[in-house]
This record gives sequence, structure tokens and C-alpha cells, in this order.
Amino acid sequence: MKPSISMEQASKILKLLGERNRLTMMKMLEARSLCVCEFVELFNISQPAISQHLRKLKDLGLIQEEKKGQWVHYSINSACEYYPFVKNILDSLPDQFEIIKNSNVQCNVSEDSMLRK
Amino acid sequence: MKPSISMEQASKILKLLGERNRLTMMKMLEARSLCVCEFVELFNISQPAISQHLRKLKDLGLIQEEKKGQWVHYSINSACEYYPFVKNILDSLPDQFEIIKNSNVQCNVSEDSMLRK
DNA sequence: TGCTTATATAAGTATTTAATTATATAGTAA
DNA sequence: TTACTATATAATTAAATACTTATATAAGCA
Repeated sequence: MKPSISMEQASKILKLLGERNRLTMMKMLEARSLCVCEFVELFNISQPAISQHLRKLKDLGLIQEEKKGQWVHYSINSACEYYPFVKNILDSLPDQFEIIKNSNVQCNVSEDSMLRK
Repeated sequence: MKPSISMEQASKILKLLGERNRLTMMKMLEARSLCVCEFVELFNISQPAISQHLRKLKDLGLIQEEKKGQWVHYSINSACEYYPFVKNILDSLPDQFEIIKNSNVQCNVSEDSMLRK
């Protein structure tokens, strides 16, 4: 009883994932959750472009945001009904963990600074 | 050692599959190979639109054509290097076999008519 | 308060895309 | 040959899309 997804839903998701930057973002989020400012460093597109990609992914429920002060962290929404479908695809893609690591991106917000509030 | 596909290649394929008609075509071809004239009956778009979708799928190597007289039959190209990636996605989609069957499409070319040549 | 930083939204633009209609190509059959 | 059928290609168009710059929002800090 695999197909709990309609062709309509599947094509919408695949269209979202069919954009190189968004696909890479999703795979990166599989490695760890990331802040918008980290994405801005990782990609060669403007900050608004990043925001717009993230919004589209969020609109379909594939990712979720968590606001931490002025920072916004995004993560995979594994509770999404389409998550198994998406996960299955992401699992076939080359890992992005090293790329994140090598780029040394890091969001300035620390647990410390949040606790100090 | 799963990821034998690059992000670039993956996003191209997902972009192709991200169009509802093309995705449905691919899933139908998983059920059985189909003639262009059958696709024309199955979809509510023009014959040139069908041809153009098929060409895009063929250009990436996902499907192959076999000419039988004036008819052209298309089938999944399971020898394509991206086939495992594609198959994995198609397996998550609702079966289209009943839809093909219920529509009663049938290509006029028969083995007989070919043999009589 | 005003200044800075992080993010989102608005507006505009160039490119891509999926469709259409019209036409070309090619096989079959009279 | 001519006519018919199946398919592909060309040309066009409308809509979608991915980006940009400019601006708005909102939080943190002097």
C-alpha cells in the first residue's frame, strides 16, 4: 500500500525539487537544520532569492521554521504527509554534509546567547 | 554507495517529472509501452504537445522509441543510467494500469499487419 | 531613542515552459 | 500518382518562474 500520494501532489513536489538550488537546500537540511543567513553564504544567489525558495518549500509543508530572536532556522518537516516520498528521493542524492562543513558557515546565534535572555 | 547521480542531473530529471502530464506518461509506460496515438487519446492536450513531452523524456534518455510502420511506440528505457533513480520515484506513484485499461485505448498496428508486409 | 542586523515582501524583468495552430515528413494504401 | 494517416517540427503566445533591486518588518543593542 505504497501510493498514498496522488499524481497531482507528486508532480507539485517534484516541480519544487526540480530546481537545483531548492533540491540542494533540501538535501542540506537533511544533514542539519540551517539558518537563512547560512543559506545565503552557501549559495550564489541573493538573500531574497533564498527567502523565496524557502517559502515555497514551507508552503508545501516540506520544511518548517523556528524563530530564534532575529534568526530563522529551517529544518525538514518529517511530520509532513509527503515526507516519506521526499525522503526516498533525498536518499538517492549525494550527501551535502561535507559541503556545509567545508564552507564553515555558522549562524551567530548560540544556545548561550539565547539562554542569557 | 547509492548516489551515482549528481545534483545537477537529479534536478534535471525531477524538473521533467515535475510536470503532471509527463509524470503520468512515465507511470503509464511503467504499466506497458504505448503508442503516440494512444497518448493522444489518454490526455486532453494536442498531439504536438504529446510529441514534445515525449521528446523531452527521450532527450534525457528516460524513454526509447520503436518505429512500427507509421506508428511510434514508446517504452521505459531501463538501460538508462538514471533508471534506478526514476524507478524509485515511479514506484511511489499510484498505478495507471486501470486507467489505460478503462480508456480502452489501443493502437491499430497489430503484429499481423506488420507480418503481412 | 536611533542604528544595525536578519529576514520577508514588493515590484519589476528576463527566461523558461507548456500549450496552441500551422506545416512538414514519412509510411500506407487506393 | 494521389490521398490518407501518424508523427514531428516550426512558429507563436500566454503563463509561470527564478532572479534582481528596493523596501518593509522586526529583533537586538548602543
